[in-house]
Amino acid sequence: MDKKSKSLSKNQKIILDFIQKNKKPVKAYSILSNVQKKGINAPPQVYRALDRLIEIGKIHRVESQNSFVACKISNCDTPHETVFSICNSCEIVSEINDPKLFKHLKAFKDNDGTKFDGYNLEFFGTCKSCINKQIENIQY
Amino acid sequence: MDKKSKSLSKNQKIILDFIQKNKKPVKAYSILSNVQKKGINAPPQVYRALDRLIEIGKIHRVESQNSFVACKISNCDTPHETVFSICNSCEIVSEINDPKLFKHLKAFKDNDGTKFDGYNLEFFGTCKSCINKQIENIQY
DNA sequence: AAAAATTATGTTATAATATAACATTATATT
DNA sequence: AATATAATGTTATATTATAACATAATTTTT
Repeated sequence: MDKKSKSLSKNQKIILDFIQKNKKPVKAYSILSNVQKKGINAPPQVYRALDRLIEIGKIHRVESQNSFVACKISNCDTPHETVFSICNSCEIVSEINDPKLFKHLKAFKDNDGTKFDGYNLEFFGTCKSCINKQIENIQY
Repeated sequence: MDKKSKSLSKNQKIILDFIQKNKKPVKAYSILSNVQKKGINAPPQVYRALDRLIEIGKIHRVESQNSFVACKISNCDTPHETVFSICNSCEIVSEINDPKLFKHLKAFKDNDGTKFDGYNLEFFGTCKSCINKQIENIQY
């Protein structure tokens, strides 16, 4: 039985559940304050669960935001090969599922011929919704 | 005159100079302790200079490490389009200069047709030197 | 050159993010 | 049942980053 199919512990379930309920990525201390009523009291309990959930691919860390988001790719088996688009304005994050791009990145070798065992790619821009809001707010 | 050609301020010079002297990325508080003899006393002075140096493309932030590294691409005019390879073992970072990959990433559009104005890509693996060390250390 | 605007500096305090270390309990494996 | 592994609970502390304010230097405009 591999790590993915092992059942989650109590704290891991509570924290995964909270992350999955949120459309936007959540911060560790926001998780903490939201699960305190479930008996999780201190940062290490949160960070441990986060580490484990990342390891098994249930969530990802959004590096540029220090935040955590549920994996949107069903049966994801590549937790360390991630691509996100991030809106500079509302900070919403979408996981990008583009097999062609994945293939291209997976095949990448550097000058030395070093092959990599993972990557994280974050695209930055302004999402449609925020562009529309900007247009609405132009004053004539 | 654009931002790039503006001359740097005193603190910006001191901090850029220190970052450029280091092969590996450096952390903000390591910068601070190393430039205190030059009269830089407090974190905000470091972070302000870092922000500015990033903005003008002289340095980049390595997101997965909370560290800062000098830009290795001469006359870089795309400070928000960065690709790095990072050794999981020694944490050395190399900036990747691969026009074909850049072109591919620059051209990327998501499902909604959103075009992005920047990206950061970090590849993870084990560098040649660390692989060699591992081989040397195998005990028979 | 004087006035105004912008950019950078210096400083103190504090916020936000993350881990070390240790004792204990629960769960899986042999 | 014994052992090993993984998870928990807890306190304290380390690390990373920013807010807020006063001042000084530099650039731009008049």
